[in-house]
Amino acid sequence: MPNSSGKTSANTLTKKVRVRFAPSPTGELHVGNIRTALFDWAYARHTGGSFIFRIEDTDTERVTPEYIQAAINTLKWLGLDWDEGPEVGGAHGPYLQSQRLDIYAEWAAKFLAQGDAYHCYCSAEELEAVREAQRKANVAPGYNGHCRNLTTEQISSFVADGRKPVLRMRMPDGSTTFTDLIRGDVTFEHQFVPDFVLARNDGSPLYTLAVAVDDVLMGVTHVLRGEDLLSSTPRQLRVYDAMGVKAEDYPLFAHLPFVMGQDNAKLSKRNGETSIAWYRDAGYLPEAICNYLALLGWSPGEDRENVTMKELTELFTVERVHSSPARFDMKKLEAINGDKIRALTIDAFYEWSMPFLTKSGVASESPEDIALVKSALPIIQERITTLSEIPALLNFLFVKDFAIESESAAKITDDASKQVLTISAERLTSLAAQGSWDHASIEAVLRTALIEELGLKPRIAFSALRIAVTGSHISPPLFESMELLGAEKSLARIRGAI
RNA sequence: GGCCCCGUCGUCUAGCGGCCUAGGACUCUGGCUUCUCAAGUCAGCUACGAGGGUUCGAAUCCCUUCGGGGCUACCA
Repeated sequence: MPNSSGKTSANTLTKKVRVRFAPSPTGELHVGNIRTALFDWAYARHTGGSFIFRIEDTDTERVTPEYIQAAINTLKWLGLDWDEGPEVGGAHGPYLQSQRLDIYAEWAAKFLAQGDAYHCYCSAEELEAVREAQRKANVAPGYNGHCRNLTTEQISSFVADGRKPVLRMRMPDGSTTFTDLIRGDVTFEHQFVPDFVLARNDGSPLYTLAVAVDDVLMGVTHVLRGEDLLSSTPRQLRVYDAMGVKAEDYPLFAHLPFVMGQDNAKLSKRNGETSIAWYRDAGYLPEAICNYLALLGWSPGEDRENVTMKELTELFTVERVHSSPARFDMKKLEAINGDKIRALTIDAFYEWSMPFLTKSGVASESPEDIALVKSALPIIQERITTLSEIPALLNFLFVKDFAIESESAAKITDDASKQVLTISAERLTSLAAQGSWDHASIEAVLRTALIEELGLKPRIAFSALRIAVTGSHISPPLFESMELLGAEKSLARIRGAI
């Protein structure tokens, strides 16, 4: 289905692939942006091409340095490394559009001189009035070409009035057809693509100018971006043309489907978390986030889902990207995150876990704590879906002022529980005296005493012990927990609960 | 309103004319396992938006329609 026109060949076969991720940091990078970045990155890596990271900060009203830095940090944290861009430089820099203003000005002047663009003196109010009239008359709103062919007298008059012009691109009659790698041939009639503004009346460039100039100057071969930009493509192509780029040298476009929220609206705070920082703090692994996001609008086929970053770069092709939007599903992300956590080596699991333990104040960086954490991690690795669950699960091992959770405390006040705890305390004291405080021995002793001799059901008998020792009716495996806690503390807690 | 894009289980998807009484995953329900919680394992529920064509044969091709979304800025 994609590209039947054949004009893709020049770029796909003869040039080294260059893809760019070019966000406008008017806020934190959100899940949708990241999915785009991921696909850009994966495509570059898959083809052995270059991944370019460019900051589109021409909207000085909304872009801030903090957001730019946050975007850089987010990509780094996710493991999406770039070959050219902020912090690494490159042969086609600078990579912040705010540092390329003179370049845009040069091209703007050239377009004006060539007659491709013209000065438009209409005020914002006048333009709004035109649009309002068009809406009322039920015709397509858009610039009416008022200043297309001004006489020198008219221009002098506007200038004398102190009017500052914007620079407008002249759209010729006809239509533009391009082959979207995901959607196939798309055609726009120029009557629906009004002359558009390239530069504000203060001379500063707009997206339409900067994006096209940069993509050409940076040698971008493939533009993979959100489908919200699909209808701006004919404008970019128009700029390429004005720049003198031949049609066969235009970048190829692939407009990625949206990532939607639960309620089929654009993903936002209200219907699902969008900030990557939130996911990081909630204990999601970058690889899980990337794996999940990769599945939104793409699939490797063959019933495969779980892929590593490396496998993603090997398997990713634009041909397998969907054209329809995908809903973001937190449950699925959680499931994948759990899988990724379980797949971690114990050393890697430790590295990811420690920050959560120290930040919550459960464990310190002392050698004793570190040793205890390392020995405790194996018993919880398969029982969590996010790293943030770790502190609550291991707290009983470190807590100084041990106390049983109020809701659990009431469950061990009955006589049967007291009996279990009393007998357990006796037998375990003997076991401790023998110096064989390991989970297998603990289990053997307790099973003999409680299950065989008292005839209790395991879940009943061990429940009381679990609450007494860990303070909660939910905990890591009981016998392992007691071994890790040590005989002294374990026995003290059991006796304390009687 | 106009232009453009999109439409398979609740969700993500496989599917590119016969292999489909539509497969996988997540969710949900039930069973097994089990010291709690998980994990693991087995089973079940549930889908080609609708209507017309084309064809021996359509989820797959065409048309219409309905529905969803984007754009329509001196935002990107």
